[in-house]
Amino acid sequence: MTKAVVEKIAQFEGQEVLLQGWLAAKRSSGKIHFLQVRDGTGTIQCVMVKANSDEEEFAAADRCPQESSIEVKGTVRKDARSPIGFEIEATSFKIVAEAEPYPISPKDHGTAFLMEHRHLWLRSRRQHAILRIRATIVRAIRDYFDNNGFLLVDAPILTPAACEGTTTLFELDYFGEKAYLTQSGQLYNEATAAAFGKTYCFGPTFRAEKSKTRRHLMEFWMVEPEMAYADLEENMRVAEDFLVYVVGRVLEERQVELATLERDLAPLEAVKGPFPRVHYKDAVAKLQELGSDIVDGEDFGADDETVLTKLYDRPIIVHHYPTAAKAFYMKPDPDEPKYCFSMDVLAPEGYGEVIGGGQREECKEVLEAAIEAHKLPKEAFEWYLDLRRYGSVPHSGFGLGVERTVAWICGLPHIRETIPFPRMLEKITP
RNA sequence: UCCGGCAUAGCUCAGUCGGUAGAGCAAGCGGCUGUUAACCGCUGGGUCGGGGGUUCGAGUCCCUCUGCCGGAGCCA
Repeated sequence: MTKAVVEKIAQFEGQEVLLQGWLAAKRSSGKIHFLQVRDGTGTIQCVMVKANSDEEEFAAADRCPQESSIEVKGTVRKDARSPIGFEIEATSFKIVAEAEPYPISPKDHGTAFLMEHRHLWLRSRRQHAILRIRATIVRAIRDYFDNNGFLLVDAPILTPAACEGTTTLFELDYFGEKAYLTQSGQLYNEATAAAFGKTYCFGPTFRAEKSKTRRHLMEFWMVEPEMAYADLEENMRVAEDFLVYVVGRVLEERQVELATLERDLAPLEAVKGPFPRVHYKDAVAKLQELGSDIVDGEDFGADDETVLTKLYDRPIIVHHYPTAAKAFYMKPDPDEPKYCFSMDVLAPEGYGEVIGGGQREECKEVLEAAIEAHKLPKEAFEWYLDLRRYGSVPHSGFGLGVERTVAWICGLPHIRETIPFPRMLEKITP
């Protein structure tokens, strides 16, 4: 018998099919059962009428617990009353494995409880919508770079030293030596960009920061493109073009899921170029005007970022952050070295930083001085300095945090639902 | 690391002034041939987070510990 999938149920109209899945919910009027069957691709109502059913199977369906795995055979019928337009007129019902009492009932649960049952929570409609959108975002990211001359060259996850030396790293034992989980593929990308021109890496990233907010994970996915012969201006242009493309793909392919999440589409439809470019100095002046106590030379506080983004209807690019507040490899602006060729893309609606990047310092002597000023061990960066010794060029790149992007596009209040199994401060299970 | 908040049935919560523990949902049983968070009736379900204290009496007041949630700093 033909196996049907809910996602493509229209193709099976009028056919007798086998549906393999799980019992998501049921209602009954005694002589007629309405079984909501989830097969992973969607949920469809299977209607089982007593008069047309095997007596034992009809009784089995009646007492079948939620989330039992089941196989239903029946005919696919068009029905206007169905939210998906189709239902299955069941002729046979079989329990594959009866479930124990299921902890996640159809309503009323707090996030703490749901997070403890994350492995089961993933079965819910809302989580399906979010993770499908995440999958589309990831595919759009890859398509963008693959189609625009970038080569995927992944950076290592186990690294010998701090890439930037400032933030906390997860340390581990590497056959008697200390090693760390990567917090950025950036430095390696500079090597691959010098080898291949335009490259990107895409993988998990780890930060052992004691951050306990709705915007932080200990383990998150980041895509980092790097371009040889590109300055800050080019970098901002690519970041903008890239983000417009990703949001556009989600709007094109995930209308159903966005509707499930009740996402207001207007702010997403407004994601069109050009994004406003705001010099750090102007941003500070504007914030001070609005009552912030920010001082020129400091990085933005969380409030500042929110206040600033709410002034615009689309993402904005803040550039020329203070050199002192940024990583050692950022190239200072020769006209005003207090500020550097760095840039962040801040998402609207209070979501804030989704992209951070900039133009890298290409001069060996300046870079050596920066490494020294940041009190970093020079030996560890000899290979990195080689990139300046052998054919150094102006180059730029950026990193986009996948989970923050998913949270923003989905309109979620918290980053924890954007990844199947979030790793959060002091919370690593399930 | 710092600052707030919360902890009562499987889940979400109520519990007045300190006076013998409640609801809805879920579960179990019964009813119902078109339900959409179905509905109607019945039943079972509690170490009120742990420990200590005040009191004739503590879910309620005090101390302490634990767990969780939110935020700050830091960052994507």
